[in-house]
Amino acid sequence: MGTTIRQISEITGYSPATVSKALNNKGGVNSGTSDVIVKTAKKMGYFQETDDKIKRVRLIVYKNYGLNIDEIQFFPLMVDGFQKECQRQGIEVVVSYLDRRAEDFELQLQKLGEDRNTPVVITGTEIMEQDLRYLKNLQCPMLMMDYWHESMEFSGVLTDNEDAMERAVDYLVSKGHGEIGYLKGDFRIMAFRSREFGYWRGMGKHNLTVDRQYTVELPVTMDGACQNMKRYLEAGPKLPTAFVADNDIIALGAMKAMQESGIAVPDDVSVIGFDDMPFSAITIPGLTSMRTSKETMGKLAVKRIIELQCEKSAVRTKTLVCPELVERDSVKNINERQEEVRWQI
Amino acid sequence: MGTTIRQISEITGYSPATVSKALNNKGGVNSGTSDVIVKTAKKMGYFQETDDKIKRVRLIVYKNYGLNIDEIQFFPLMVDGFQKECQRQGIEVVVSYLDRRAEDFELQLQKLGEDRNTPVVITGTEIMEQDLRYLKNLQCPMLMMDYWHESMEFSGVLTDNEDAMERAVDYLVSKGHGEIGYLKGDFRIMAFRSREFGYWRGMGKHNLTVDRQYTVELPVTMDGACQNMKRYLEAGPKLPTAFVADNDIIALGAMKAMQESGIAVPDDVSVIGFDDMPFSAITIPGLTSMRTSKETMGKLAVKRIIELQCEKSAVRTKTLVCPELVERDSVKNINERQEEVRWQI
DNA sequence: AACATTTATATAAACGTTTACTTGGAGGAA
DNA sequence: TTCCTCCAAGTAAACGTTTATATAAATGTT
Repeated sequence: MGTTIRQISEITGYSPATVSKALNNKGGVNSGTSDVIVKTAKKMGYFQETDDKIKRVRLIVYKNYGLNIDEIQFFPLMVDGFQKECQRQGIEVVVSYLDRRAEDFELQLQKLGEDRNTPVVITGTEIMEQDLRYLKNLQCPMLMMDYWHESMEFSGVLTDNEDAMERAVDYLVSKGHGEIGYLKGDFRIMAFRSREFGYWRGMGKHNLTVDRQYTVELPVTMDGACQNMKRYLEAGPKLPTAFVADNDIIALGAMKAMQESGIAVPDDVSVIGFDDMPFSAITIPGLTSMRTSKETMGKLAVKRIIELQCEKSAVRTKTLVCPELVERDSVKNINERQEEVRWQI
Repeated sequence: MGTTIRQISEITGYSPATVSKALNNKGGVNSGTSDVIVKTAKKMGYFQETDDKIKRVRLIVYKNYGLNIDEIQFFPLMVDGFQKECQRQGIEVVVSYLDRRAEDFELQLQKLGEDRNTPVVITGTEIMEQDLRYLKNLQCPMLMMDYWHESMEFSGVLTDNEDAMERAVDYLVSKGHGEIGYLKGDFRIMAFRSREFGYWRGMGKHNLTVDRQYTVELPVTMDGACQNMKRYLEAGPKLPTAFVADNDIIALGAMKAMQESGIAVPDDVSVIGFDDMPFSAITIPGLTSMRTSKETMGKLAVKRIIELQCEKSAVRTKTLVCPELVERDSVKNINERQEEVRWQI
């Protein structure tokens, strides 16, 4: 049954050594020769058998602007789910960092995708669109995490940012809010853009206008967001009754700024964050936020990549994990006033 | 030069297959036979050459009580430094989780340490003392991270908890504090114990008494610490002018409790945390804390494990990374009063 | 043009590992 | 005892990979 390198060698007329190198994308083989060998190997069903059982998966952590706090909380939880599922399936996990800023970035990437038998899962939170073309050239099966672009040719597992943000708006509306602002990260990663779409969609659904003066652009660090928000508040602008934010960092930075400027949260302005970072539970007030199960994402990534490898389906799939709202104290129910009035009567 | 399996085979009289299996701890070889083969191989210098160049390192994440917030912030930063250094040296990183609660825990561990040529670095923040004996049996070189016990037979890279805590006390004393309490985690991981020793040492150095009523035992979650601290405060106990805490989580939980109980930080009581978690920068007031460079620890782990492999020294070494104090707003300078008086005159 | 050097390509041979199989002795059952 | 089964121990042979080497073409130098 099992097609061997020697059989391919006999048919193509090249030595086993050459065949081996060709099939594993090692150097020292003419590209024409390599093509012939690979084609023959495919025809003979060499890959079908070896591929069926995955032994290792490579987790590529794509880095661009260095570790940010966002990653810090995303990474270990995701890896946790990822690893657990791999263990269950008897798969070994190899973790590789890939630094966009390295000068041999392209070469590194190519090396990582050399081995046809170890599929690659890449965390793309920080990925740049123009890098997608490099990813295309990888020899191995691929799965993208936490990023999506229509031009991609591979499947992905990601957070349903748009829907979640829409639901955040829904929630605020249900609490009586009509003027809802947007705390917008000044660095537009893909996830933020989706969240913005969700914000728009949510506003549109409830026939609310997206008032541009309620959109505040802030840095994605807590200190930065706090400082910029303070500057913004100094001018004494008209404020909405509530803000949704691109993430918890921005939300908390802004919240601190408001508090220090004498604006009470949630009494004057309500805030909803995104990501449900661990410390959003202990701030004063506790920050209401959207939580995605990172463990689930990691687990799903493994399942999807196995499907991909086994079924060899060319159909792209997008697996969306839906965040859930975590209610805390940073949103005020404006409807309450009416109830209070009733009590007084 | 290079000793080969076949040479060992000829000398021992066993087939190359048997030799291979014996040297890699695979099954199907009599233990007596295995001993002879390994001994001969050692004599012939088989290991010296193959071992010289490490190709992969296994990072074992030892888990016991599941992911806690402590790990969440430790893990990715450490892995970052670890990975970077490995990349620089052309070493591949394989990450394996090891769940203490799994019923085949022992078997799993043994499997991970089977390959003589991939040294193992194990993160031991949560490790249990009785598990050390299993680790002893591993066939490969080993390095322990973030944990130390005198009975261990391998080297380690860890935080200098004791010294750091002593310096925290020094700092408080320099700010005029004489009554210093201790916010003590109710789950005593090794690191906490070291920190406690450091606290004692620091107090002793300055001829201060460790007043037991100033030691408050709190859960290691933020909510838990907050609630217990509140309960403690309800009794209206005598309070010190400052607390050092086992970590930031406990410090922040306690801080929140004090604030909600009408005790101002730092005006009434000062607080120093440990670990410098990212969000300690944005709390009100910002939490003064001890920061260890996790990246450095990861990097050092790689360097040490390479040294270990190459030099084959049997001498244990302990590499301590010294935390530094990050000054924020949670500590009040009591000496200031005198200066103010001077100004008034 | 003549020679030397470098580079790209291919392979023979040797490597360590794995699989399928042989062997011999232990342990029961009749 | 005889027969059968089972299992641990060991190996032959085949596997894919790697290394050192051969060869021819391309390039540089005189």
